[in-house]
Amino acid sequence: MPELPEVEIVCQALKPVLEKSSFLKIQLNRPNLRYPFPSNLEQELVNHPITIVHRRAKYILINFSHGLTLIWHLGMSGRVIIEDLDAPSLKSGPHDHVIFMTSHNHKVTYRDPRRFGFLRLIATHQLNTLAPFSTLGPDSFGDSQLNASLFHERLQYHNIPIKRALLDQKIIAGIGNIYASEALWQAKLSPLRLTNSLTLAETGLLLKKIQDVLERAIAAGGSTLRDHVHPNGDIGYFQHFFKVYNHKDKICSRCHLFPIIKIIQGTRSTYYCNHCQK
DNA sequence: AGATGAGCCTGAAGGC
DNA sequence: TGCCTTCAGGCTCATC
Repeated sequence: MPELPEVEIVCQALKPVLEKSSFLKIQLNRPNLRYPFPSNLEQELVNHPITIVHRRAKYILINFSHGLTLIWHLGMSGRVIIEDLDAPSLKSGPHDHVIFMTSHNHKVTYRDPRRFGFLRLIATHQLNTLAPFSTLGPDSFGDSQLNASLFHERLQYHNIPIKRALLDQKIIAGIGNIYASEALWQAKLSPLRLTNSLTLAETGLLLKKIQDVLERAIAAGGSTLRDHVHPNGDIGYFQHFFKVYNHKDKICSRCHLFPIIKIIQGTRSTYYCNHCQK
């Protein structure tokens, strides 16, 4: 499922397709995903120009000219497929839950087998008052306000293992389970280190590695494990650059001495090298 | 405040 | 081949 890089890629693909366009039809093939679909979704959105498509953490936000924002989360297995209506249509699947038809002749399909994703509608000016946006931390990628000292300050409020802190969207937003492990390996920090033990220098390095790994993942088209595929059908290939994720028992590619170990932190798998991550 | 577990779902992979 | 169990990229809620 999509982490920030995969959501960013979907967002970049949706941008040229949706901005300055509008929905002509919204077909809902079931009443709900994780939550019930907003009532009157089609009536509220059809024929209203879309102004901006952007991303906040792992949420896709679609702003409309009449002051509404569609919040779109892809959950664990969500996938977006963009097709030109003039081109032959791909075969539809049993998990194609929402289909948007646009005024610029595109068909946008939202496919989500596990149905952990959701759509929500809100007045744009109220976005930051609604959970989780009201409590979301600074975006781990693309937030110019986020620097080492701010990140360090936020971590000092807690006394929890750094890996868990990276997944806490209230502390820093957008990091998922894969890239948390990868960034900690890059920064040579143990996932077990407590947040308030990190120095400013270590925090700065970690932030740099987080942003670096996210940037490289976006450039590589994201990571395709099971579900993530570009809206145009391409797969991402950043999984080939993983250093620790899914590398249990493989020798660490940095120290060449010890195998990557897997532990469970807060029900989530963590991978790291016990030798070079301190 | 922090830790833990359950729950929302399907499907792929591995063990027998 | 087939059945069973485990695990998965997210997030929220309840409980201790």
